[in-house]
Amino acid sequence: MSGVLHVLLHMAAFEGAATSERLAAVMGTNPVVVRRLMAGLRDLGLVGSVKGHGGGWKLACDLDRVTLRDVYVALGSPGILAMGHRREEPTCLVEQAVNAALGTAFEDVERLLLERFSDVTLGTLSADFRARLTSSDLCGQERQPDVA
Amino acid sequence: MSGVLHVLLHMAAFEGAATSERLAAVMGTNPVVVRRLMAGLRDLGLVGSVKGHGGGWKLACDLDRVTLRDVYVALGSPGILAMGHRREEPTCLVEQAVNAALGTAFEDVERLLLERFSDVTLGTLSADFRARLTSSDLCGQERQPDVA
DNA sequence: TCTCATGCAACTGGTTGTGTTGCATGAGAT
DNA sequence: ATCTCATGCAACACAACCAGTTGCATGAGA
Repeated sequence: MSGVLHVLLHMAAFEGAATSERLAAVMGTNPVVVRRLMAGLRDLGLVGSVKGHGGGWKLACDLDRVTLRDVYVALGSPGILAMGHRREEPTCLVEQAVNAALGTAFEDVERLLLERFSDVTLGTLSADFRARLTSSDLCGQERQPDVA
Repeated sequence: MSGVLHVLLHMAAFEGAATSERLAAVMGTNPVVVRRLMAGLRDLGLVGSVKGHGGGWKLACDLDRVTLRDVYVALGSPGILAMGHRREEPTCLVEQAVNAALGTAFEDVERLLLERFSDVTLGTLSADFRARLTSSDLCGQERQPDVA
């Protein structure tokens, strides 16, 4: 999730298409790893890919219309919580009691997180990034090489 | 977490000390795995162990005074969420923006979960289990062998 | 002293995520 | 046409992690 947002925002900062190699350099990882990630995002309609000379990855969505929730759901609504039930439908009555108690708490938590995610768009994050960029400039710090 | 609660409630249902072997049978796992788990709980004061003949594990806490939150904190407040920050203190401004947005959401979620956990004691769960047990009896279903 | 049970260390096996290499494919530039 | 660049895809290497397993030492009671 964090990685996905990172890539998307970097792409937003780029002009034109970004190659896997370039994104890999930004993310501090390998071009193939980037392709694996981006292939999933492409299937979800968030980005598009162009092969050949001058090709690469481009955003295929409106930053202001995509919320973090959309991204999360697009990712297949992966389990939010690090903990889960030991068994999903246990015959053990103890387990059932535990699952019932934890289950309601987990649902509440999931609902809250989705709610928070719905409030933030990629555009919001991008704006926040740009704000940090100018603020960084004002402080006289050198600009990050990966956002040029 | 789920496993810990499971063990503790089963111990509450037992009379006297429970051996690792017995608990392992209940949990469908290995005695050594149980010991590894229980050793942690013992260091936290939740259970006690007695070696030798007739020994085993016994609860060392009052079920009604221990909340799920206590258990969770005793477990070292492990990360609740399956997702985290790509990097904790990134120099990359994009990453900072992402972390800021996700961070506040994560904090809210963590706060809510702890709140929910504070509302439930082990005694609550144990009572729920007993209710399910009698309800199960009324339905004429056979009693679980692992809670006898 | 015999038995039972924890305590502990070491090894195994499966899973997962990451990185890496190699090659095929498609699209533009020359 | 062909050369170059970039994605697409498969396969393998690698470390981390967890669960399971084995073996033996230790302590406590019968």
